[in-house]
Amino acid sequence: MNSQSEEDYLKALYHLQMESIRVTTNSIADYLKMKPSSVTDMLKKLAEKNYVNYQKYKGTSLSKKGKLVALQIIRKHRLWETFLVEKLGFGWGQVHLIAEQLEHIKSEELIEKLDAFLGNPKYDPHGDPIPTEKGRIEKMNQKLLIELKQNQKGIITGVKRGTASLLSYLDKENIKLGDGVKVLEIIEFDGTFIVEINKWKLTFSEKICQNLLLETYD
Amino acid sequence: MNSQSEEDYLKALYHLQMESIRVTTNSIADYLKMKPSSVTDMLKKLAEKNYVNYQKYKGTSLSKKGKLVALQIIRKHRLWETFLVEKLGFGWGQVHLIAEQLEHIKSEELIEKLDAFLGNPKYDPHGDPIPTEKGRIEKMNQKLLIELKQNQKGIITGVKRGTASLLSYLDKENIKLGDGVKVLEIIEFDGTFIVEINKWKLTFSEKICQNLLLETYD
DNA sequence: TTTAAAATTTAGACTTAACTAAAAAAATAT
DNA sequence: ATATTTTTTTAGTTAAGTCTAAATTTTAAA
Repeated sequence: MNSQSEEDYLKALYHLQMESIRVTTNSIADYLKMKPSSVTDMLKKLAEKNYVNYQKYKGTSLSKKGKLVALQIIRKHRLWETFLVEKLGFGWGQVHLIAEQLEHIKSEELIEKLDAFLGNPKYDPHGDPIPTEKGRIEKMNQKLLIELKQNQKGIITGVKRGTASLLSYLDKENIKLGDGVKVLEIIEFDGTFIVEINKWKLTFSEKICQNLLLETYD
Repeated sequence: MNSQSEEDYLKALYHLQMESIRVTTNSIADYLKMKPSSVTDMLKKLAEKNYVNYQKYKGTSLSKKGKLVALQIIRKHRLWETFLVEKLGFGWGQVHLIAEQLEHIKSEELIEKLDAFLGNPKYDPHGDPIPTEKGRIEKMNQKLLIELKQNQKGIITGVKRGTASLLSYLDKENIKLGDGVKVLEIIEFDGTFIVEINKWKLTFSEKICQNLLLETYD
């Protein structure tokens, strides 16, 4: 059985992994509002339990086992949020803090019965997909960068077929798969995108934007 | 804000107080499956916070403030049990462990909305009364000892009007208001009750039994 | 009423999960 | 390429809540 704290870390890891493949100690600390030293301690513990792949100074990623646990907690969180909004009449903005507590209640049967009671919903009140008990979750949208609007974000997942040269360009610019992208500005005149990647401001031509694949997550 | 552990102790105190006014350290330890030394520590802490009246070696009782908190937790417990049985279709025997977790969720609004959703029930699935948010709870049955059957229990709350001499008899026998009584045997022939009070076996005549008031609690 | 037994408390230790401060490693800038 | 800054880890501390073992107080028995 995992502690509440362990569960919070696994969930945080999952969410941070949506945004970039290598999750840093500091980003976890930020996310959970804790000190990096505390995070290091817990990562060691989670690595010990085979929930994460952790190497000193090299960042962390969820193992298969850890990802399953994270998804089960997210499942619980989203089912409870659905309950709070649909059945109890909460506004969707009020439910997060309560669901954050409810997600740690331990009982498989409870969550399956709750799921049935709610009519096996596929999405929570915020429109996020609810994972299955096996940890299957609907894939987020695959989009081309050109489809994004200002301020939207995504994660680079690849390039269109036949554009391997784009890959090497990205490599030269030190951009890796898994990096997060945010659209800062779109120049009307020529379709150029100004984006932020790893805190860098970059300019992408329309042609690049037509070939760069992203996973969007909101 | 109270910790889960503090809440567990207050609830235990409340339940034990149903059975006898002075609650001993060991009985709490038994009830919560902890060691008496741990209980002593927590009682000091709860006394510090004015939730209990505690004096070394002399036993403990809930303060007004502590009783209110206990009743609010019991309210939550019983509302969640009602939800689990009525809405999710659990059997009434399965719900206790889950409700034990749910009762610690912190949100006043949640519990009031849950109450409304359930139609403001007065009793939980076991037939126990659900306290109000202000901590009002339906009084348990007031009965005469003579109404009890073998093995039933109660707490002495007083004597019928005009029988002050019974009170002094009880005093002589070292029986106090608040003491628990269990009916061990009823002699058919003359209506004599053999009861246990404070681990003593006592014999009460029919006349005594007709005048001794008890609070029953099951 | 003294002694033995039971109940309770104290003292000290352990675990979990946080923290601070300092050291070490990695990344960045000159 | 070296120095500086940032990130991460280590070492040691703290608080809550538990435990064991020993000491103390109360209760019961002889």
